[in-house]
Amino acid sequence: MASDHTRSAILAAAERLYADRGFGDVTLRDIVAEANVNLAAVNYHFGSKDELIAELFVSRSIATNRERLRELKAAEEQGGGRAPIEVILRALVGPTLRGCLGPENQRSTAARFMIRASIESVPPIRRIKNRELDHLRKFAGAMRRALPDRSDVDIYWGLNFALAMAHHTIRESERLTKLSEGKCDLDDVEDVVARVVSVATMALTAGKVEAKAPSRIAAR
Amino acid sequence: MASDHTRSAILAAAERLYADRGFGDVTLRDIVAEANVNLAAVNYHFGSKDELIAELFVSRSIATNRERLRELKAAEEQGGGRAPIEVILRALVGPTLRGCLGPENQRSTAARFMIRASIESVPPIRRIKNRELDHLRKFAGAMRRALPDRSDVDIYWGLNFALAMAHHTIRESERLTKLSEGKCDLDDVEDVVARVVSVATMALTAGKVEAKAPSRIAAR
DNA sequence: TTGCAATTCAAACACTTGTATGAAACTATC
DNA sequence: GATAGTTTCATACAAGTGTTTGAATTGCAA
Repeated sequence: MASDHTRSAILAAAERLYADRGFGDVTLRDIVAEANVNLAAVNYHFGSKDELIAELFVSRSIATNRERLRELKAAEEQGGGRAPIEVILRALVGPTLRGCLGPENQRSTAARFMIRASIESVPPIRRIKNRELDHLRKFAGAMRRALPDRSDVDIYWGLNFALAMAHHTIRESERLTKLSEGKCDLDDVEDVVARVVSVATMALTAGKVEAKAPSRIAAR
Repeated sequence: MASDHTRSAILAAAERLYADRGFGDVTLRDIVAEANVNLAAVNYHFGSKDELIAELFVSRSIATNRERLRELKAAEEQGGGRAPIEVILRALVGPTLRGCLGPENQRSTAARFMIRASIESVPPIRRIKNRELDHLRKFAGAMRRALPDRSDVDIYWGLNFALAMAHHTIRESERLTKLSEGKCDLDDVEDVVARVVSVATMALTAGKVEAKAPSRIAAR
């Protein structure tokens, strides 16, 4: 038991470095240097590098999932078991967007770490990641309750597109800024959230029963 | 000059392996084993591993960009300098989606390699990647011509979301299949293209001048 | 054939990676 | 204050990486 100080110093340093530079080029020696601890401390406290990553991921994973579910539950209870689709989507993508965009000093290393984890997919994480499916299914359930006459397929596609827009915008935020020559303001996080939620809502509500039929397509 | 055989065998093997397993865990020895050539051949023909990756990326990059621009030009010429927004978007996301999804045997290693390159962002590629901005700007230009009374900001956001949906769907295709318990059919590539194009079109045409209006949408 | 450049090859090199070791330093209980 | 258990530390290890080397082999022109 005792101090725990070294343990948490390692966790914090690892999270920071992974969030900033990705899993690819962060070595154990980088981590222990950042944490000001001895090289052998990682193996002593966590067993191996992979177990360190895994522990980091599971703890952050349940934390952010809890955060998102908290928003979702609150919205559904307030609406008597059924929340508006916009609010559900906002609960889904809001926390991550807020944690990864905006003024540099208020970004959350936890959120940025989770984005890295969702991108790079290093072995120890991939093994655990199935849990996330159950989490997403809860959101799918809420969305189905909000849009009862929508097919499951459309619900899942809408969920997929919402996450797509949020994650891609985070990953390619500098590119979008450069491409638009600064016209797209990625620091205005609430505007970004509103745009993502708005488009995802359209994707889920357009065309009602008829579903998609833009150019042509006979519809399933 | 001479045979060139070794060179192209290495390029093909590297592209295949990178497309399948990513840059992270493909070693030079994996590549030369797959290509049936000697280990030193890579350094002899390309100078270094990074230069091999760079050459692979530039050649594939100009190839797929040419492919997309060909579709775009054709559409604009047919429309007298202005193509419908759906067709533009289809030219943007269609080739990549078709190359990465669908029946396994007809997927293109080139397209899958490019997706890997757009995800993992290894140093030699990151250095070159700025060229892609000019390419995307051409699409932004076509979209502006198609939607003259749309603000630049909205155009760029629409472009961003279209790429977001396409790339994310490719990257997470197995997850979406699992999440939806097979209800979302990722092998029906044309349906996927239609969905992405449809949502992106809505994002770009909804609300007209008023821009985003979270709750619902005045529909043009 | 002879000669010469281009190419292939096996082997080794220098370096980095994660991990293991055993002694030292610390901490708390008796 | 001695002792047992925990934690730190410097150091070494084994394995894997990209790269280099120099001798063999090949291909082709004279």
